[in-house]
Amino acid sequence: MLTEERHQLIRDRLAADGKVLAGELASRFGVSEDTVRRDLRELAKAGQLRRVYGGAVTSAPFAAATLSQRSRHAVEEKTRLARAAVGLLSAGQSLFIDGGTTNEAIARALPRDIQLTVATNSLGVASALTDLPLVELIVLGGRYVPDLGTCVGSDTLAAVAQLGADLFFLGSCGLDAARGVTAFDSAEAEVKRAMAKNSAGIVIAVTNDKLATAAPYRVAGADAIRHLVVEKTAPPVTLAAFQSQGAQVHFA
Amino acid sequence: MLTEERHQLIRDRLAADGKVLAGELASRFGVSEDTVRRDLRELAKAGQLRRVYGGAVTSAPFAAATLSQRSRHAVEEKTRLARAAVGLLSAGQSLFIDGGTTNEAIARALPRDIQLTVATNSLGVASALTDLPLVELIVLGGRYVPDLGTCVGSDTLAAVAQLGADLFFLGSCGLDAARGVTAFDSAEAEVKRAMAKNSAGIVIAVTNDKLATAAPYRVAGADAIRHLVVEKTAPPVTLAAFQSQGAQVHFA
DNA sequence: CCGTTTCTTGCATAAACAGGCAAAACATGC
DNA sequence: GCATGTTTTGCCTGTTTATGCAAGAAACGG
Repeated sequence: MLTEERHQLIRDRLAADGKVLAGELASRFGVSEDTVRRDLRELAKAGQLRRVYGGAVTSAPFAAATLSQRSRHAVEEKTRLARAAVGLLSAGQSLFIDGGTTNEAIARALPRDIQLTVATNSLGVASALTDLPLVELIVLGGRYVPDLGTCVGSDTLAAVAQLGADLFFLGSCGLDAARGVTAFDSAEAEVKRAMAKNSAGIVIAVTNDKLATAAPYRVAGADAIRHLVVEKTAPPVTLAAFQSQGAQVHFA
Repeated sequence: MLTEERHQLIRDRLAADGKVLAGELASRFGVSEDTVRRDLRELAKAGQLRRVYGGAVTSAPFAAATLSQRSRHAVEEKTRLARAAVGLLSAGQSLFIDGGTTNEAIARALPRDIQLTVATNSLGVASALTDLPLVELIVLGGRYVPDLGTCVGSDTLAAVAQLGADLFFLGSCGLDAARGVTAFDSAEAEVKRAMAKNSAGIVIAVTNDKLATAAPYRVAGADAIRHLVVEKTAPPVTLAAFQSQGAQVHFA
């Protein structure tokens, strides 16, 4: 049994069950618990899972936290990212903006005098845009998921399908040069895919803690990213991997 | 059973029920009550719940700051109306709620422990409902009209057409026994008509200043009103006209 | 007021953990 | 083939963590 083989099986099992037990994996793989622990440590270091006493759980840095707690996290960083992301816009453009606290920060950072057409499935983004006089706002309805703060489901997909946008501000849950953009939720990923399909370019603004992490559901490949907005302290190695796939990197 | 797993289950249960009991959790998890108490203590320290004697409850619901500046007008009256209107509900019902400050007040007045399915095209109503754990929220998307705070247009109509409700909380612009319910905007009236068509009963809560007034666009006849919630000071003559057409009148 | 329940604290135990070490497997260069 | 270096793995050692139990404190309900 190869080390890499075990790693893959651990990832699979984690995606399926949401958790793994060190002892159980050891007997299943026929190796010592020490080896399994080493595996788990490495995968945790790569951000592919979260290590807990007795095993590991899915690497949802914030999946456990509620929306209100998430928005408190790294407020200044997200505001800086938001200002940089807004700089990518020009008047008259049409945008998709999906959920996530970073995207809400972007919505709040928009200047009052810019003319845009924005379609969003995030109530937070929508609320932030209601005050802007020159923004034509299209709300993408559907089943509302409190944990995400967004609408998902077939209604949302149908609404997205009728629209097109110049840019898609993708609220990324996980971002990895090899695995691309990934999401924690199947329905959420579906909506993101639909938005990506109907937009000319994808913009992703992320804090460092989301770089080089991945979630179960794939949204798009890294080569689909046109603009990547990151913190100044983002590891250059990681960024280079995205740049080589065509992404323009912007520092906040 | 991992510690983290228990924590997640506690969070889930808290989101669903709003409270948890230490003893119940202990037997459910198959651990001692001490362990559960330790779990609760940790989660409380992380701000994810509020510890109370015997168990825990959801942490202080954060204030929903929304776009209700104009709703300063007659706040007390609308809150009273809202409380009376909420009394008409029973668990398990499905509702349409459209826009207007009175309907937002009704949404805010809903108790945390009621199970409902609510479809709304008002961002204010939707925001107020996002915190309620037992409410399944369906957002009716479409073109957002800042002046109304609601979504209208063909997308909205299409979404409404796919749904049905027991009650429709109609935010009325004008209400007159002879001319029925009327609205100021054509697109708005269209959505209201669609909601009225797909619901079993219409509920209207109005302040006195809207009684016996009318706007250009007709939504429904006065005979379509099942429940009319009004202030105690509403003129009896006007109310009698509605009652004679089948409306039940409720005083706030 | 008192009895009951619930809570905290301290302690003991067993499990899980990280780090060091050496043997085995593997690759590399001569 | 042989020597050398690297990687992987299991085992050992001391440390940390989770848990249950017991005893005292605090909160609740009459």
